[in-house]
Amino acid sequence: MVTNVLDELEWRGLIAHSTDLDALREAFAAGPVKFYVGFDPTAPSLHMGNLVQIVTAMRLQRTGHVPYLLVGGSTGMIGDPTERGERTLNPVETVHEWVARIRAQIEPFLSFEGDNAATMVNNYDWTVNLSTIDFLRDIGKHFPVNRMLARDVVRSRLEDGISYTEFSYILLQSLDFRQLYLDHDVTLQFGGSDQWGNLTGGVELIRRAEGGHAHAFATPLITKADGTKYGKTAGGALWLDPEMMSPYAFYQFWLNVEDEKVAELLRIFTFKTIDEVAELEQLTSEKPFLRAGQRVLAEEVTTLVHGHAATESIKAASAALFGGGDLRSLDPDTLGAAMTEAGATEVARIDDQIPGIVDLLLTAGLAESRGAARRTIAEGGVYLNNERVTDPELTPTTSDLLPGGWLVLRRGKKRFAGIRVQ
RNA sequence: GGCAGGUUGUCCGAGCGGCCAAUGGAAACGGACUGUAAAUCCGUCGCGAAAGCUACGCAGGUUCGAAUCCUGCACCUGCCA
Repeated sequence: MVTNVLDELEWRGLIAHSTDLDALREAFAAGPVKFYVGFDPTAPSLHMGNLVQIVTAMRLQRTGHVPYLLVGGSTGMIGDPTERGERTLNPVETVHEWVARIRAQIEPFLSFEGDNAATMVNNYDWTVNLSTIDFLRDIGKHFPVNRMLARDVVRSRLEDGISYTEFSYILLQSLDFRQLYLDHDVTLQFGGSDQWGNLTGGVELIRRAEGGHAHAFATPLITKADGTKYGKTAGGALWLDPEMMSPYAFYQFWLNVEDEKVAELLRIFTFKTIDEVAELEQLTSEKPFLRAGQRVLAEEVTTLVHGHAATESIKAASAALFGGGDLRSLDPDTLGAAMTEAGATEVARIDDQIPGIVDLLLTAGLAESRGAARRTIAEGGVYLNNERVTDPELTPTTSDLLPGGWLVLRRGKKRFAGIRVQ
């Protein structure tokens, strides 16, 4: 490795904030750096925002540095303050369950073997027996409340209220960094830009309490082209868990990314080189209709998260559904596989009759209520086997069935669902 | 503990006895244009085929009639102790 990994991180736009970059560059050049990144179990699955951290950890590990992956069994019980307001504490059993799930989710991304094997740690281990007195003497003493109050998140919460619990969160995360520094010589922590205060809290604690020198950087918040957050569309966050978001939906998300964001997302989420990204960027601006950047992005990120085989069947399914060809000409296997990817539901005939279109939309999950289904039909947004439905009383007949007994429902331009009639 | 103010649909936010399923904005959804993009324009946006039903923190009450008035409770904010 001729170039410093920090140069790559900078090129990829992964450094939104940082402590002394020159010092960090020297540290990287001097030899393997032990670094840590933490994930709090605030949900049963990680999401797109966490993926930034995972991929960044992979980049560092691939250049010889040593990852410590922390799943926050104790921080997850406290809750990082958010601008939206006080969190509801999750039951202890729930937190434990989520810790296990998230650990398992992270493991496949990193290597736990070799010279720079990754290590999984849980801050529950060193906080469970920590006494309040020790905590206040050893940790609390190093945190000036006036500085804590000045933090953006805290300031935004002073009006509406913030509990002492959430206010104290930064101490716990800083304590983690100190612990890993003491136990394992970990000298770098990174995280999302919303974590910046917590990151520097740890750096400062190490300096004040231990006289040590540590580094931190924050990755940028990923936003849509208009500056709003990703993940608020269609069903919430972009989950990595296939149970919570189907790999097909995951792939479709990346495929539909705005042109303006393709290059940025390729740099952040893929391992494409500077030349490859430049080429895709140019292709996107010259022949945007090819969606070349989006295709590579969707393929690579989906493969990373869900594997090669899943990605291949999703691509085949997408081609079948969006290819514009006649659905009847597809062979039953291809169609069946495509419908399974997009979301399939079985339905039984009643008195030898297939249920009406409104009921089918409802059972397929393409409409929230019968009224909404009717409304969407009236708006011209419902298609059966790629033909627009105009009559809400329409009842498909046997002659509408595609090979394999399928009915292909579509709502809007891109939401497909398969109905298999028994 | 006292006083004052607040709690409205996914979110923000009007309404302050009937004309309120509730103004407006955002989000979301559908259509047109295009490229499964963005922007723009148009439309929709509690449940129900309809009658009607359920909704304005919770529980009661006044009234022919309440989101709007009264009582109690819960929670939030501010001021005082």
